[in-house]
Amino acid sequence: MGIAERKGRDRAEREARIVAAAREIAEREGWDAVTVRRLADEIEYSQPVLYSHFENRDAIVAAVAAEGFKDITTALQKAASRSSEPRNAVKNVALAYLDFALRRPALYEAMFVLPTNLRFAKAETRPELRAAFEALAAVVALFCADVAVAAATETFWATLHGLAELERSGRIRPSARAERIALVVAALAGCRNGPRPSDE
Amino acid sequence: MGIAERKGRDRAEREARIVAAAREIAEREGWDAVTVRRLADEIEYSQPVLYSHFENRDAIVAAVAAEGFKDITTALQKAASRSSEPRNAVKNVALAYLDFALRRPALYEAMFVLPTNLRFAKAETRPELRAAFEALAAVVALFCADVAVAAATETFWATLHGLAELERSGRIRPSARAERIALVVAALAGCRNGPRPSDE
DNA sequence: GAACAATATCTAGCGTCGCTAGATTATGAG
DNA sequence: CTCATAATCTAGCGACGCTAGATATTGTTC
Repeated sequence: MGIAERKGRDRAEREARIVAAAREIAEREGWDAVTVRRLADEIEYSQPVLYSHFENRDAIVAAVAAEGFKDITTALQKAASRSSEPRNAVKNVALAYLDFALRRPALYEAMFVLPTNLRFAKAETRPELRAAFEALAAVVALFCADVAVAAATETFWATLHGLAELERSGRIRPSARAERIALVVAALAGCRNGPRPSDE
Repeated sequence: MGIAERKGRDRAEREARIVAAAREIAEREGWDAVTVRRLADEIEYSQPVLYSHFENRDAIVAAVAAEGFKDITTALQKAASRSSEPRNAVKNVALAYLDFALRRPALYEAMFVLPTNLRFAKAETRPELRAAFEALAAVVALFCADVAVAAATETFWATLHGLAELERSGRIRPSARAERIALVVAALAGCRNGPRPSDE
């Protein structure tokens, strides 16, 4: 009975096309241009079909955001892995984070700004989000005592997020980005409540 | 010719009522509930009147945001002034910032999240925004060399903004707020590239 | 292969939004 | 008192998210 499976595959493929179209339009023209009618046009189906895949428009945005979390996780992991020395790892991760946020503003917006309604409660934290957090925590753990890693990672994350948002909205000087990152690296390096007894 | 002045006063008062209504509705029911029709109802005029005061809905949101910047500036200044010791000043300012963002989420949203279109270019930075920045810079200056104050303030601000946003959207643990702020204070205190040769 | 049940999809439209053109009313000048 | 001007309103356009009910497509059964 491969027939049901083929249907399932077709459905999944169509769903992926919806998400891909949403992402492309958002990155090219902003999220306001991502309307259900437009997406329906793009995939060459009528509007109600979209509602058989997603509960509402916000759920489509959330699906794009989930992709974004996967992307940023790999970007952060790659940045961390190509750095031998801890301070350099922090710097490269920070740079990678800002690069991601500023080069894909619409995607980043979907991840952090837009679907304020679809909140993640603490228990049911989405795995994609958790993975991104862990990628940051891995770098922070190079400097902080295990007991302080969670709060330090949250703070590090908040700083990166804030830098991304304020730079994205033109409220801090793009020219001073390197200087700011240097400050962040220095701050984290100073967090020696119990460092890993390794190099440096 | 006091007649034109009376008209001007009436107009200004009506404009203030629009902004006040927008702020109240937003704080009570969220920005989605702030529609032009609803505001027109609230001030007991028809819709087009609103467009003689503001270019569009976003401009109304921006007016509320401007009020918010004034409010946060005084809140930060007050927090700084009631602290004698520098480290305490930083801590109190950080607490005041987060308190503001989390107790008036809609207002904070208007200031930093919503009107992404109405950007502030670097030159024409709105004075209200500049004043808020200066209030932060005053505290940062207690620790950093003059030459580094700007970047340090931007980074400090970014951290506070990130903490506010991530906590507001339920992505970091509210219970660890004090711990995170302690880390921020420690980091800033470590920024001794050329401290003020004063107390501590 | 024809008839039917189930599923998939579409057409058409509801209510609401931001915004505006053109009609209408109030206002102050001569 | 007349009349131009300014202030305000009524009515409606186009687009939005979303959905009920009609229609077409599909797979099953005899």
